[in-house]
Amino acid sequence: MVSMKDIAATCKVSVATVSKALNDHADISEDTKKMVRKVARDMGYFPNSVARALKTNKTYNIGVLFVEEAHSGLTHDFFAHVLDSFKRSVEEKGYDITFLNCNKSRPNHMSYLEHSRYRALDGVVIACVNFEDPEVIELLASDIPVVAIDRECDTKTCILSDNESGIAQLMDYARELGHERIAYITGKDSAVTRARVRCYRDKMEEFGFEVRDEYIAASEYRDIGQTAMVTSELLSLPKPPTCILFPDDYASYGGINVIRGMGMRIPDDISVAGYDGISLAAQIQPRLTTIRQDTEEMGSRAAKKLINLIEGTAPAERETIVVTGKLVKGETFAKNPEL
Amino acid sequence: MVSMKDIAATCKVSVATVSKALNDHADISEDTKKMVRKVARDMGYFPNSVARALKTNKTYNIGVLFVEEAHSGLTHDFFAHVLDSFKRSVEEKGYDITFLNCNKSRPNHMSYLEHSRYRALDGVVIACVNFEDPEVIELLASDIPVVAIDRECDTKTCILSDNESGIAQLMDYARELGHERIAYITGKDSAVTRARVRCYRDKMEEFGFEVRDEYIAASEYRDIGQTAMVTSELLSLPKPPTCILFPDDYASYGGINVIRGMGMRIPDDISVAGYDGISLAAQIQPRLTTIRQDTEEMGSRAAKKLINLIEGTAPAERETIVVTGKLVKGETFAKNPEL
DNA sequence: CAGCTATGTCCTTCATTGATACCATTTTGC
DNA sequence: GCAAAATGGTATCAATGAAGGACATAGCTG
Repeated sequence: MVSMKDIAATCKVSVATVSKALNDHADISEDTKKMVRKVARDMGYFPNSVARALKTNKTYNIGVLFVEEAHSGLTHDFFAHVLDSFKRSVEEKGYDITFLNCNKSRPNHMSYLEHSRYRALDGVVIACVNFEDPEVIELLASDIPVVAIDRECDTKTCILSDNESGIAQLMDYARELGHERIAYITGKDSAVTRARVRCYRDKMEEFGFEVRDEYIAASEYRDIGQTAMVTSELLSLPKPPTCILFPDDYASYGGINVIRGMGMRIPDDISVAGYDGISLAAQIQPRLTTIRQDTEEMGSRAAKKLINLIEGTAPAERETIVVTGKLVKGETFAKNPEL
Repeated sequence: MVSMKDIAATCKVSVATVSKALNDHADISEDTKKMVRKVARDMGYFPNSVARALKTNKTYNIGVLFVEEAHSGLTHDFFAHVLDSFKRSVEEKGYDITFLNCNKSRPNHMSYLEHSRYRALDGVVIACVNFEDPEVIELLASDIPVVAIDRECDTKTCILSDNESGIAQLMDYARELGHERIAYITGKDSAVTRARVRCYRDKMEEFGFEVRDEYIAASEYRDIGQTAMVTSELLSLPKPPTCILFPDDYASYGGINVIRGMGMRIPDDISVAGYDGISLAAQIQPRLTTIRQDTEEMGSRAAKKLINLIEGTAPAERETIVVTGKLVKGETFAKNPEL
């Protein structure tokens, strides 16, 4: 590895001069800068991020907290797309991303905060974790720049998808098609879930439709089996719904399987919608009606905001950024057959 | 941040002693070690990875090269699962993973190798990249420990899924069900593709079935549209196949859509199989017959091997590790209807 | 106009970052 | 008193930043 020392020797100047020349300080002559830069290039020099970080306490490294329980991290289509977009955005600014270790069983376990300090991360992006985890709370309470994705959070900036608008779009669409008995299957209880349910209720009331508690059924996100069970309960009600909104695209297939298993046709006999807009759902027939979340936008907004916080280029106010999703009219929604 | 200096001050010993105590050197008394460790714990000390790395030239950081063109990185279900498993394995040994920047358009662009050195990565895992890329070649030729996933490679250790056995299992299964006119749709030309085609041909010959060139059709991996086109060409042959093997699960849905669009039933009129075993394919009906790649095993083998190379605990011979996939008998394969 | 200070440019020296390695030194036990 | 055990001092890793020095030019005074 060629270091500044080598460049200094070749140029017959001091190491400090090389440092200043490469960092474009004002007190180095243009001639020297040119020479140093040329030699650096010729020798294939690249700075040593480790040494620089030690001195400047800036690593140009951002931590990513994507916990993987039950397929809800990297292998979660929605978050994978958000992360992908996030990654591209921060890379443009010269940052790399490192996963925060989440192996809590190791003997010498570090908390997320300790781990962030251990690696001297400049900032952390949080997504897809349990926000009641004491370690997450500790991280949120720290002075490390943090941006949270898809979770409401009082203390730090968060990027939310617009659940109200998503559910509202689906509800409006359902009403247009004449549905009144609309069921909503929820994911696990969380701020997101509550926001969606609230919106569902508001819309039902706005439309003057009866809000029946048995039409609001609790399942789990991305749990095909659980959602299948809940769906079959819904269908065996005396007055089954004519339209079911599922917690997400994955889960909806649990419901779809059950519906078909009972000999009902989609969308002729019953309409269904997912949520998220995963790529496969747009391709498999019947194409799923869903809300496509703008993962690209969420990732890049998160990146921009986090870098702002890190570099202090903007006042570091916490902020709630809401990204709106778009209704995808697939082939699983049709007119209420009872009309 | 509490550093060794602080511990040293509290314990009234030198920094050197603290360092040795924490690293369990033999020349420190048990009493001192105990005291130092206790104080370190009480003060909430964690080592500064940056400083340690500067001195020891070991970062406990592994680079990951997952290029994202055309949804073939993080958002690629197969690789996401492999990476997830890889990540869990290396974390157990105290390593973190960092993505190698792949933004080639930046003004101050570093090659993968330069970037690896810049971050002083201990090793790199490569997957899902174009192996003809000069930067990849440069990295493979370097002295940095590298493990490649899913690509044959002469110079470095690679983890391959057993394409021969995968195709063979599908072919055997097809023959059991009485199929003779078996078509194989390939992905883009690559070592993997060629291995699969070779195996397809070998099996056809072994069975004494006629190998027709028009039954070997070229598409792209994960390209639903392209695969749909190729499938419709296959189906319009004078003697269409009774069984089609698709390049991967995603792509197979392109074919499935076309088949259904022509009014044919799966598997009654035609049998189809995917490849990879993505989670959704096991859930959507009809459940896809496919080869489930052992992503867990591939990730953990890659991790183990890379750490071996890094830590030199085993002779650092390059090695080709083959991980066998498993036939998943879904609902898209049935007896040849012509029998 | 010599000689002295003032100013500014450009560069070097030295200390520093946190941890570790090596060698030197002190303590302990016999 | 001497070996063995325990501890301390210092250089080092690659880079940065503060402080300062060398040199040239400019301005001022006697």
